[in-house]
Amino acid sequence: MTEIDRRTEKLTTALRRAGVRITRQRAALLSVLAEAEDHPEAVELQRRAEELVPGISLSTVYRTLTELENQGVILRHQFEGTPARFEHTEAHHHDHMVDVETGKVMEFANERIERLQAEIAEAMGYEIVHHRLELYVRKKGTAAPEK
Amino acid sequence: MTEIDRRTEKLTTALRRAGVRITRQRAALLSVLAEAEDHPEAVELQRRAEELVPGISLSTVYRTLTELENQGVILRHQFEGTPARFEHTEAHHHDHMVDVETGKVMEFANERIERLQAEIAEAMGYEIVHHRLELYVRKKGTAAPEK
DNA sequence: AGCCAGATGCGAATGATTTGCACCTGAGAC
DNA sequence: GTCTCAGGTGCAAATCATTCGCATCTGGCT
Repeated sequence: MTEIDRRTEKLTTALRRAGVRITRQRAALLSVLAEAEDHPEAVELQRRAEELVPGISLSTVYRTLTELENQGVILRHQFEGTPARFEHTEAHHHDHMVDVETGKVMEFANERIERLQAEIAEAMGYEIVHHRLELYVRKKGTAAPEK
Repeated sequence: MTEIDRRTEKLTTALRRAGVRITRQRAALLSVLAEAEDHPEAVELQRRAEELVPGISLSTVYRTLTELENQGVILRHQFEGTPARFEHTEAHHHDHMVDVETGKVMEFANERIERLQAEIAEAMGYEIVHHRLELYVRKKGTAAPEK
């Protein structure tokens, strides 16, 4: 049993306890999400899940993703100009940097920025529910494409 | 002549020089945008522009907004779960805080966060093209609504 | 005043995501 | 194990924001 199997199994029981029925398609998506090292979008997740459950529908993928998001198992990211991308909530919190030329998504974390954000909200009488910090970047030295 | 008229007129000549034809509908949108103190979405801008140019179409609103965005006259913000919102590039740079209960959009600026972002990108060999920092917040003391 | 590239309004197309509905299937009860 | 049925699934149709094609207008230079 791999590390990923072990993690998904633990998740599975946790979800079942939370009243989420674990069907073949959900199990498939859970393992696909657990294995994913990138930030796939719904259609790509469907493609990958199809190897485990041929014929899994896109509606089911979306419904499941929404459910898993509500359960706090995954995160949905809406980057500019692309369909939503998903990633499992396994690792620690981080923000994203998107290469505007290639679309490549990178991760980073910065404790000082986090703290500053909290202070700003605090100062205005609010508390942060969640936040979104995305840097749209270009490799240094790459010239901007002309308009 | 009001301050807003003066600003829009200056913009108008600048745009014309940039090869952008100033039609009635564009002039209307420019003044509506100049007056706006909030972050209206396309349909709302159409509604407001309609008082100056009855019958202005939504396609034109969208086309103009895209053009003005390209010209750097306005900014397009895509907050979570709502259509895009627009604001003129008159004031200095700032980020946004969205009250998740009311949808209210507030602005803030923090020089330290800006600098940290630049450093992070720099450290990975990138330069920032633009960024997006949104805090989704709740008024302190307000209980989270139950699911 | 006249020209014409570019702008407009309309409706249809797009793309991502959601939903209605008739048919299935987990998983607790027996 | 098998029965049951609330809840899940696949499919097609609906939604929603936004874009596009096209025939018709119109700024702004001459």
